[in-house]
Amino acid sequence: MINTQKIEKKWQKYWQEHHTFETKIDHTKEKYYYLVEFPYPSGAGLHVGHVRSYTALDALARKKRMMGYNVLFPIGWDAFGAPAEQYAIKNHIHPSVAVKENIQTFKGQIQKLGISFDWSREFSTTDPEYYRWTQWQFLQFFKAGMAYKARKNINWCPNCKTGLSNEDSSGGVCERCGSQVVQKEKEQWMLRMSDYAESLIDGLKDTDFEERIKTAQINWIGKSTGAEVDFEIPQVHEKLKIYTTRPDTLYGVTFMVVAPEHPYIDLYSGLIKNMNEIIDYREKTNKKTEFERTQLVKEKTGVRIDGLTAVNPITKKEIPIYISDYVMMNYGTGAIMAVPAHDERDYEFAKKFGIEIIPVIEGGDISKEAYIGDGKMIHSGILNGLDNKKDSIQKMLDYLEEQGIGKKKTNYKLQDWIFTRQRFWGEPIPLIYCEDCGWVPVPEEDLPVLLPDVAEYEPTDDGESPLARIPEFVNTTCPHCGKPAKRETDTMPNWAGSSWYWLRYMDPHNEKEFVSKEALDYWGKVDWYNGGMEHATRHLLYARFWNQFLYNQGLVPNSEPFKVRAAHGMILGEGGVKMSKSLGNVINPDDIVENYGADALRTYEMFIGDYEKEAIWSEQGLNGCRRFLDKVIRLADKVVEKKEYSKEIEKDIHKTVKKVTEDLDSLKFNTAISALMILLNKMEKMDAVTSKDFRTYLTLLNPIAPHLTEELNEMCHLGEPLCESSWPTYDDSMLVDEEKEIAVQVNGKVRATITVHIDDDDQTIEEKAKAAENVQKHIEGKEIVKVIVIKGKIVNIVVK
RNA sequence: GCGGGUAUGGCGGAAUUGGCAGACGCACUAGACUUAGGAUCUAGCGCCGCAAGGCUUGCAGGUUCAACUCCUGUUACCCGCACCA
Repeated sequence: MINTQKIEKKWQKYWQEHHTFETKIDHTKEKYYYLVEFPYPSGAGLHVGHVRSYTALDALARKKRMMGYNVLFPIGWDAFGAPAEQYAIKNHIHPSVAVKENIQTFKGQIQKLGISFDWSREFSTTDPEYYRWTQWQFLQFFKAGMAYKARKNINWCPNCKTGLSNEDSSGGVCERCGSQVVQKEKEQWMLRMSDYAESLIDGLKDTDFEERIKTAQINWIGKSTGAEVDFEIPQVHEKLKIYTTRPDTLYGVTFMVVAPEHPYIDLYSGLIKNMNEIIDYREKTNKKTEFERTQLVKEKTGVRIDGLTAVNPITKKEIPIYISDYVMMNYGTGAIMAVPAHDERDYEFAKKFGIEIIPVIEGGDISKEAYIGDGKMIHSGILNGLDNKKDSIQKMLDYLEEQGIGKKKTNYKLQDWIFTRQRFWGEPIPLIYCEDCGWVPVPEEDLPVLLPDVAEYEPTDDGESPLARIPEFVNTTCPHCGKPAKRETDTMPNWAGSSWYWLRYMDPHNEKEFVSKEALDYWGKVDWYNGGMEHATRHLLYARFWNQFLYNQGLVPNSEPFKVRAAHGMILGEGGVKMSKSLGNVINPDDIVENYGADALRTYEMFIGDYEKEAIWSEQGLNGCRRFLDKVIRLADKVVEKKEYSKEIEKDIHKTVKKVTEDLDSLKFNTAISALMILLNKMEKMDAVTSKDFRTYLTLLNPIAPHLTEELNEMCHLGEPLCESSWPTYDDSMLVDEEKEIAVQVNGKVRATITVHIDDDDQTIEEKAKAAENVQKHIEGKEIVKVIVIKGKIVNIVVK
C-alpha cells in the first residue's frame, strides 16, 4: 500500500532537486503568468482558505506547463505593517525576528501541499533589497510631483497610535484592532491618487476582471457628474462655490449649507455675529468620529450663519447659509445648494429649521416628503415646459456656462492616498528635511534607507513614529547643501510593498533596477491574478494606480498590470460560520495533510463547490475524496501493458479529456473532478485497463493530486514523470455517439425513452417514438396535433 | 437608499445555455465479506402513492410543443458603497 507521507516528501524533493518549477525567460515558448496574492505571514499559520486559492492556481499552472507554456508562478511575503508589529510587541520579539519565524512556518506548510511555486524568486517586502526599490519608486512619485505633504484631519486609531487611510478605517473602526477611530490633525505624505480616478475607471476596459470586482472598484471611485455653481455672498462680494448633480433644480434652492470646517467661516469670522455658536457646533462635530457622523442619520443638526447670506444666481433671491455636519468638507466643494422639495436630506433640514420649500418638479406631495422622481418642470423660469431631468439639466448647464456663473463638473469619491504611518515596521520614507532646501530626496545610491536596529519599536503617545526617538537615524546632512538636516521618520503603509511585487517577481535578484526591461517585455502583464474579495477595492486599486503611474513615467510597458482578476470564496466552518480562534473551529492544514494526505486535501478543496462562492468545510466530504484517491490506487492493480486505449472506454476517455481541459480553464474544478470520478467508476467495472488508459487518467488528475499520480505513474512504469510530460489531447470524432437514448414526451411529459442512431432522420425517429409501448398508451385514440423532433435530444408529441 | 449577486433533495452541489431536473460526492437504508472498527463490495435513495400515476428548482403570474434556464411582479438572504449633494 502507498504511504502518502512518504511519497509526498519523495516527489516534493524530486521537484526541488530537478528545479522543475523554476522558470527562466525562454523566447521559444509562450509565457503565462499566474499570480496569487502573497500572504501576510501571521503567527496563526496557514489557513485552509490559502490552500484553496493556491491549489486552484497550482492546478492551472501545472496544466499550463504540460500544455507547453513557460509558466511563471511565484510566491513571496507581504510582511510589513501593523499585524506583524503587533505580533512582535505582544510576544516581545523584534518584528524582523518574528517575521522570519512566521515565514519559515508558512513556507513549510505551503511546501507540504506540493504547490508548484518557483521558490527561486521568493522575497519578502521587508528585505532591504526589496524595499530599496519600493523607496526608489516612492521617489519617482515625489519627483513627479505626485507626493505632497499636507496638514490633514486624519483618521487616528488611539489604540494602534497611528493614522489610518479611509480604506483602513471603514465603518469608523480600525481595520486592525477594532477600536473607534477619532479625527486628528497631522502632517501626512499624500499620493495624488485622485488624479487617476478617471483613468482607473477607464482602464477597467482593458481588463477581464470578474464583474463584481469591476463594480466594487467603480463604486469606490464614485464618479458623479454635475455642475459647480457660484453663489454670491453680498456682504463680502465673494462667491460661494457649490457642487450639485441637479442643476435642473436651481429654481428650488431656498438655503445653502456648508461643512463646519469650511474655510469661509474663519475667513469671514469678523462678519459672523454668532461665531461662538458656530465654533461650539464645529467642536462638537470634530469630536464625533466619522462613524457617528455618518450613522446619526435620524436628526439633522446645524446652525445658521448670522451675518452672511447668499444670492441665488438664477432667481437673484437672497437666502440663508447654514453649517451642518451632513455636508462633508472632503467631497465636492464642502458646500451645497439645498433644494428641500427634491432632496431628502435638505427636506429634513428645512422641516426642522422651518425653511421655505419650493417645488420645481411636478409630482409627489411636498407636504409629506421630498419628491425625488422625474417630471415636468414648474416655477422654473427658463426650464418651464421641459418634462424630464435629462433635458433640464442640459439646458441649465448651457445657461450657466453662457452666463459665467457655473460649469459642468465631474466629481469622484476617491481621495488622495494617505501614504504615511507613524509606525516602526514599515519602509522608511526616503526624504530629508533641510531648513534651507526643504524636502530633499535621499540620493538613489544611498538607498535603501534602512530601518535602524533598535530595542524600542512600540509606538509613542504623541503620534510620532518610534523612529523619531532615534537621533542617529533622524540626524543627517542635507544631500543638497550639506548642512545638518533631519530625516522623515514616518514609514509607508503596508499597502506600499504589495503595490508592485508582481513586477519584482519577474526579475527578483536585480541589483541595478527594480526590474529589467527585458523581463518586463517578456513577462508583460499578469495573465491571471487570484485573491480575496476583501482586496477588490483597496489593494487592487492601489496596485493599478501604482502601475499606471509607472507606465506614465515610461517605467513599465503596460498601463494595466492584470488581465484577469478572479476571487475565491471563503471557506467557512461547519454550520456556515466564519472560522475563528474564538469559536475554536479553525482547521489547520497541517493536521489534514498528516491524517489524509496533501492530495486528499487538495482534491477536497477543489471539489467542495463553486470556486468563486463560499464553501462549508466538512470532514466527511474530505473523507469522500480520500476514498476516491484510494480507488485510483487500487486501479493500478488492473493495469496491463498496452499502448492503446481500451475500446470500450475510448470515447469516454476522449470526452473526459475535453471536459477536464475545459472545466479547469473556467475554474470549474468541482465538475472536472466529478468527470474523473465518473470515468473511474467505469474503469473499476472493467477487468483490466491499458497502460495508456491509466497514464491519461493520471495526467488528467495530476494538476489536482500531483504526488499520488506521479507515484502511480512511476510504479506502473507508464513513462517519464508527469510534470515533464504533455497534456493529453482529444479527437473530436471520438466525442460523437453512434447511438443515443433520448426521451419521448407526450404533451411535455416524459413517457418513454428510445434508442436512436446518428443516421436516423426525423421520420425514422418519429416512428420509433410513436412505436414505444408507453407512448402508444398515451396517444391512443387522440388526435396528433404536432410532433417535434430535436435530433439527439428529445421528441415531443402533442395530442388533443 | 444606490449598485452587484444568490435561492435546486437530509447536506455540498450538477444541468452541453430552452430539450429526460437532481450528475458527482456526502449522509442514510438493506445485504455481502468480515463477524468491534471510521475498511471494501452490491443494491436502493427528491416528495406523495401498494401501484398506475401525480407533484417538485424561494413565491405568484406569463411566453413556449417544451422553462432551473427567457419575461413581469414579489419575498428572503449575502456582498460592496452610503447624509457623496
